[in-house]
Amino acid sequence: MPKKVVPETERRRRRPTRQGTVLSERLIVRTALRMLHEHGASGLTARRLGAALGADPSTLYRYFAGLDGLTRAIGEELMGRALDSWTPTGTWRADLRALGLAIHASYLAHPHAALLTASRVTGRPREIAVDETILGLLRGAGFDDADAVGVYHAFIDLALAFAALDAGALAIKDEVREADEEVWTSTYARLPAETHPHIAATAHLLAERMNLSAYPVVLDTLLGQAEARLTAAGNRGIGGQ
Amino acid sequence: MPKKVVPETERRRRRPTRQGTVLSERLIVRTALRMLHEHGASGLTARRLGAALGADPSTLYRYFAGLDGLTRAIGEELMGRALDSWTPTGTWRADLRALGLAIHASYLAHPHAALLTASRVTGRPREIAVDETILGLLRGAGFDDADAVGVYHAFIDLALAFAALDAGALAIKDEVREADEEVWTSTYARLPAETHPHIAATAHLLAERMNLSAYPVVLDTLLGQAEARLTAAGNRGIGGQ
DNA sequence: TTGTTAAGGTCTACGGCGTTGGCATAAGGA
DNA sequence: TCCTTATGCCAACGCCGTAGACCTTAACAA
Repeated sequence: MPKKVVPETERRRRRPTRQGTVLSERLIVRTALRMLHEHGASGLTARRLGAALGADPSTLYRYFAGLDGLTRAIGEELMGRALDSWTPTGTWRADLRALGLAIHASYLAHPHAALLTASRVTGRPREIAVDETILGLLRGAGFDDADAVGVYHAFIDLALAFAALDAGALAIKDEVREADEEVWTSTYARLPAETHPHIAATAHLLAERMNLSAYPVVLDTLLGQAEARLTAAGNRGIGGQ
Repeated sequence: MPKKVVPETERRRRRPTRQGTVLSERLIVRTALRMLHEHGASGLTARRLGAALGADPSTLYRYFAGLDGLTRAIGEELMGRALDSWTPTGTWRADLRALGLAIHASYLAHPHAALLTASRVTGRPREIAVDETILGLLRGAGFDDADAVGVYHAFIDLALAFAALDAGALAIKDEVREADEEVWTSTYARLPAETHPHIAATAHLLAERMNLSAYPVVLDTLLGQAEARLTAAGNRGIGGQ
């Protein structure tokens, strides 16, 4: 095994591979993302990634401590892209909404990558930047620390949870070619009304709706409750107790 | 390859394996669950499962069309257990809350299994039974079909999304031995206040809270909004438009 | 300009994986 | 009792992740 993984910042010698490519953490992560996107989760292997980069598979271990390390880097990249695509306006609720949707969208742009990474806490810089941003918005809006942390927790977990869930649906759609999606119009629509009256009665509505994400609705619900809590606290503060 | 997978219901000959075990879909699924629980996701392989059952790995393909089929059966089992552990009381909101928590808990009891299955729609009987139950509760409560389907969608996806997310945290905890959890008390707590003032100010609260699930809070938020919508619709109906 | 050093490539190999096709055998109906 | 065939086992294929030894050349000092 390569003796040690050298952090990207301390890398000095950039020897090109036999086939001429000059490697970097960034290039590897982006290539991996492309492979995930084009060929699905099973399309990303050390050997294939090596081939796509024009490098020997074992070279990857100079950059990451195993494929798990690569996975974390991919998650970091997705979170970073979400933050980059977001611009604050100064209204906390709108900003949080936009940021939530940005995270959700960033992950859904790479469903297979999202599935691999959505439940990991990496503690890497850009992920921390997102957390700091969210807490800043909440504390800036007037939430006290305990409430801010409460809303933050629900907010970030909700975004990641739905990212993972919806990514799962998308990823499967890619692979099983919409066979799963059809379950709603085939299996469910054909259930007899005697045994499943409620599904039978609502089958047409189900088929329409189940292929959309419930995330925006639930997110709005959460933010609405947070806002109500904030104004209630404000009134209590003004009115005394 | 074994020519065909015989459905459990049509299975007639129960030939014991060389080592004496009599196989069944149920036994295989439960053994797989146990292995997942005890040895993690990477501990479940066809070979090992075969060994645990006292059977040749290839025998599994007589029962499931590949490991993916086994995965779906596992998901079905988790959903079924949730439904079994739940008893309705007649109050729709309390019942939905209990059912949501039951699903969440059932999945979290087997985090590795949950991760494998939470984003799959199997269309198998017990999963359908859960859907029918939820829709029945909502329509029984007085929601019109469109609203019922809307709440149903948010409800089931929320349960599965948080099951997947929280299971991910638990599963990782098992493997990385709480290294990830420590991130909150080490990495985050040590961030300097100049660069990350908000994290620094709330670090102690974060460490406390991030290791609990946000699911109950978000679930209550969702159900509260649904109830408000229901009473609003009721008033409109009584008052005329 | 040249020599030294070690970062960062390559090569080879190991054990384990999912899955398959062929084959053996005994369960259960006739 | 015999026959059929469901259901088990065996052997093998082509992948996989990744460890360790080895080679080559970029970067730097003299």
